[in-house]
Amino acid sequence: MLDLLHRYLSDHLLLTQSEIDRVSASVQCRHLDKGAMLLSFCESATFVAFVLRGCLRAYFADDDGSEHVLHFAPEGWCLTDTESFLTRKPSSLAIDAIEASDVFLFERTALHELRRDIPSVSAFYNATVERALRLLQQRVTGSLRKTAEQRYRAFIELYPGLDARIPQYQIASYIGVSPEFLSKLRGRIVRDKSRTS
Amino acid sequence: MLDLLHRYLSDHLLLTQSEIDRVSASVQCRHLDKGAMLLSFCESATFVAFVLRGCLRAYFADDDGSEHVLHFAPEGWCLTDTESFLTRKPSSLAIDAIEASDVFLFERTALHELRRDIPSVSAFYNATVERALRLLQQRVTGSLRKTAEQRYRAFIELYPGLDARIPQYQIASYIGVSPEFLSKLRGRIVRDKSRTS
DNA sequence: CGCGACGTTGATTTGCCTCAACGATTGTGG
DNA sequence: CCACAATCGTTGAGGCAAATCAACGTCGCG
Repeated sequence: MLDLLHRYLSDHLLLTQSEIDRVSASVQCRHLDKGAMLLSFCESATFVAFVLRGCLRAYFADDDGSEHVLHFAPEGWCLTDTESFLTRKPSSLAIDAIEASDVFLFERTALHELRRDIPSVSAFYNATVERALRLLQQRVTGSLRKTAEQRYRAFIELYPGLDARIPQYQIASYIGVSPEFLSKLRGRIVRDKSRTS
Repeated sequence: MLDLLHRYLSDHLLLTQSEIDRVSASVQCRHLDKGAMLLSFCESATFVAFVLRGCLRAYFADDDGSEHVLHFAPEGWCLTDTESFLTRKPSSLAIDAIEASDVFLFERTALHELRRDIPSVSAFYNATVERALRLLQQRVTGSLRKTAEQRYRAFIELYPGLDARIPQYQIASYIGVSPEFLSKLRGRIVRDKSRTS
């Protein structure tokens, strides 16, 4: 599994061999079965997870027990409860594996040292934080101005191919509609497409 | 106006006198008339604004021209287009003054040096970034699980007293309902309260 | 096979929007 | 000082988007 990390690091982060070794040494590899929990509510998120294979989801629970998906993280994405990770407070999110997944965990202290010592890790970290911010802002603006159909299309664009991999009710939860309504929406989209073609 | 900054800095940031002087020297004071623009669409946000008096708003425009409020910033709050500030890309948000306001502008380079040299400025900056993240996340979770009434109550709690200061349609835009509906909502809330008391 | 998880479909209800009309308040020029 | 417009909030009628509830179809799997 480590060779996958090596390949990823040299392809995407332009690291030297010694830097790759350094990163490899301070990372935890972890396999998650489908449905396995990575972070439970009220734990402290001491790590950032990098997804090599599979797909994670971060979600929160309602007062009445229903769950809402905040983020998906398929291969190549990073995921954590940002607030808990930054402030060390107990997490308001939970993270689990939608598919069987392989992930790398960067613990806070190890990541801190890597960022201090390796500029391209620092740049990667900053880019990741910025992306998290941008995504959150886009979700807010999307929910303020977009219809359910537009939000569904935005989801498709953000996570290409993911709609075919994960249960539809997870997507419904992500875009903020009921599973039944998403089903009707998709029916309408397909029907419209076949009519115009 | 600078003495207000001095008072604020010594009260909230626990700076020494020399540090206060250092901060004061690298800040821009600016008065904004009611309705004045601080940042227009597609500019680059080169600063973080700190609000001493009055109230700013950050908003974005829809395809059809309608505006949606993303943030308010009354006294004591910081505001910028975070993404544009971090990435130097053109802003997707605009910022203007809802009330006549006094603000301090921290330019990117000056702020960077202050953070590097003064630990408590750095801590303040980090706390501000974390708050921005937390607020965005709360807006997403709020829009996924809350009714319009719950979002209105959350607004009241987040910005105490602000509802009496700014036009009601701005609040409606912030919580994502039409002005008419917010009016009916408030009517209902008052009626319910008087019935139970 | 039968069971559970998931998706679909239809009937009904509800939350919120749109449109339109009407006060209340404020500011402004004659 | 008053007439007037402009701005903002309120109220009601009607409509649409999406939720809820219930029933049923389908698939994978023990």
